[in-house]
Amino acid sequence: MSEPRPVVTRFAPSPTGFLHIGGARTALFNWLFARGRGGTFLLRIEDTDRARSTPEATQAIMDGMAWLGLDHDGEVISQFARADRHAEVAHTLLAEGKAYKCFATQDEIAAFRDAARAEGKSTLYQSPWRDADTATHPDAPYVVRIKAPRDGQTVIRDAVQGDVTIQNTQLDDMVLLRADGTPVYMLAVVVDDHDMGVTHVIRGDDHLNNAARQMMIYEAMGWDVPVWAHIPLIHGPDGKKLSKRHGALGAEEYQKMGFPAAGMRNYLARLGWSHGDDEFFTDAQARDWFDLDGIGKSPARFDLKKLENLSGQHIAQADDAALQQEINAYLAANGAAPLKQSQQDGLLAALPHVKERAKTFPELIDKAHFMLTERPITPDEKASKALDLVSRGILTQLTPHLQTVTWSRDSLEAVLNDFAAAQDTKFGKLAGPLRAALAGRAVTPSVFDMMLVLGREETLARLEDAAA
RNA sequence: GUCCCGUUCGUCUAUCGGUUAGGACGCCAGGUUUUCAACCUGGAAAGAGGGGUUCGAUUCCCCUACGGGAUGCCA
Repeated sequence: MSEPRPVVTRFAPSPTGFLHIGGARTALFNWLFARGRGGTFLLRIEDTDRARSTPEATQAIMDGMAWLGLDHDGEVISQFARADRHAEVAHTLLAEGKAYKCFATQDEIAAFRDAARAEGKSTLYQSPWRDADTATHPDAPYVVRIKAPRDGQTVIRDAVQGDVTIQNTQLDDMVLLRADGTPVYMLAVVVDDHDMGVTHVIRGDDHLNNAARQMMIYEAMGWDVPVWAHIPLIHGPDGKKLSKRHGALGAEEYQKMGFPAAGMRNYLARLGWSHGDDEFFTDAQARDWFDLDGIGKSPARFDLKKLENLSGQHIAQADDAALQQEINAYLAANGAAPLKQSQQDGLLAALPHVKERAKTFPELIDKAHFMLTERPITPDEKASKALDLVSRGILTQLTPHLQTVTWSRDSLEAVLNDFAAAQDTKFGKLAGPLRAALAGRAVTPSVFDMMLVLGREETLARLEDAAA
C-alpha cells in the first residue's frame, strides 16, 4: 500500500429525486472521512440518464447537503458534461484491443438470455464478436464491449466488507458505449473517479458487485484502483429497504420537522458506524474519530426516537444565537411567517431557560410561547379554568408583593413561598394561576424562569391583565 | 437460476477465542418536582437454527433459514 496520498472522496448522487436519508449518510461519511484528514470532498452529479435527471432534483440534493452543512470542494461536476471524455477512454481501449465492437442486436441478446435461463445456465452474454473481424460490418450499429477476463478471479479489497472474491466467469463483457455512442454508467464512474483523483470510494453496498466490473476498466487502463468502502444501506423501521414510497424522507423533511443539523449529523454518523460506546458527540469529534473500520457490515434501521434524543441533546448544548438562526431557517423551510423583532428578542431571552427541555424546534418554540405572544394574552381553555374568581383575587393580592422585591430567582421564590404560606396554602396552588396569567397556558416552563425572562414590568402587567 | 453480502436486547451498537455478553435510545417501576419536561435510582430485554474446529465459541469453518444486492445498450 503506497502511503500517503492526500485523501479525495466524493459523493455522486443521481438527480432523480430528493436527497434521501441513505444518500445523506453516504455524503456524510465521505465528508467526515475527507474533512478529518485534511482531504478533499467532491460532488459529482450523475446525470447521464437524461430522462430521469432534473435540475430540480440537483437543487434538492444541494439544498439537503447545505442544510446538513456538508460543504464540498471545487465545482459541482456534471457527469453528462464529460461524455466525450468517457467515450475517449472507450476508444482508447478499442484501439488497444482491450475492447471490441459488438454488432449483436438486443433481440439476439434477449433470445440468448431466455434460452440460457430455460436451460438453467449462466445468462451472462458471450458475444460472438469478441474475437471476430469487425471490419466486415462498417455500417451496422454496434456497442463497444470490454474484453473481460474469462478465467481467474477478481478480489475486491473492501475496507468495510473485507476481501470479496468474484470468479471472473461471473463477469461479462459489459457494454462501455451504447449504440448511440453514449457511455454507460459503469464506464463514466470509473473515468470520473480516476480523473477526479478519487482515492476512497465510499458508497452504498448495492455497488459492491459492480466494483468487480469497474476494476476491469481500471486494470485495462492501467489506473490505480481506489480504496473501496461499500457501506450497508439504511432500512426502514419495518426492516424493509428504505425507498421513497416506503418511509424514506428527503433530508429537508427532517429540517421541516425541526431537527437541528448537528443532531442529524450525529445520528446519521452513528447509524452504521461506531466509535466504541460514544453516542453523543460534536462534529469535531466525529471528524477526529471517523474511520472506515468503524463502519458496520449489516444494514441499520432508521429510528426516529433516537434521532429525537440526540437532537434534544444538541439543542440543549447549542449556542443561543446559533440556535435562534437555525430556528428561523426552520420556520422559513415550513413557509411560516418570520418572527417579528420583538419575538426574536423574546426567543433569544427564553432560549437559555427552555432549550434543555426540547427535542425539536417546534417543541422549543412551544415552550418559548410565553415570550412570543403579546399582551393582552388570551388564555386557552385550561388556563381559563385556572383563572377563576378566587384565583384572580389571589393574583390581585399578590401583585403588591412583586412591586418592590429584588428581581432574582431567590427573592422571587422567597416572596411567593411566603405569600403562599400567608394564604395558608402552598406555592403549588399558586403556580397554576400564575402560569395562566403569564403564558395563557396551563403547561409552561418554570414560573420563576418566566418571571425572570419577562421582567418585573411585563410580569406585573400580565398579572393585572389576568386579574381584571 | 447463478453469484456476492449480511444476521448480538424492540432499535443503534461494543466485543476483535475465555466477559455475570457492556453502553445508548425506547419501555416498565420507583424517586424528585410548581405543570409538562428534565433529572436520579432500579428493572425487563440479545448472540437466527444446526453441525463442526478448539480445553473453551457471539467470535473461526460448513450447512440451512431469513434479509439485501448483482446478474441491463438504468444509475
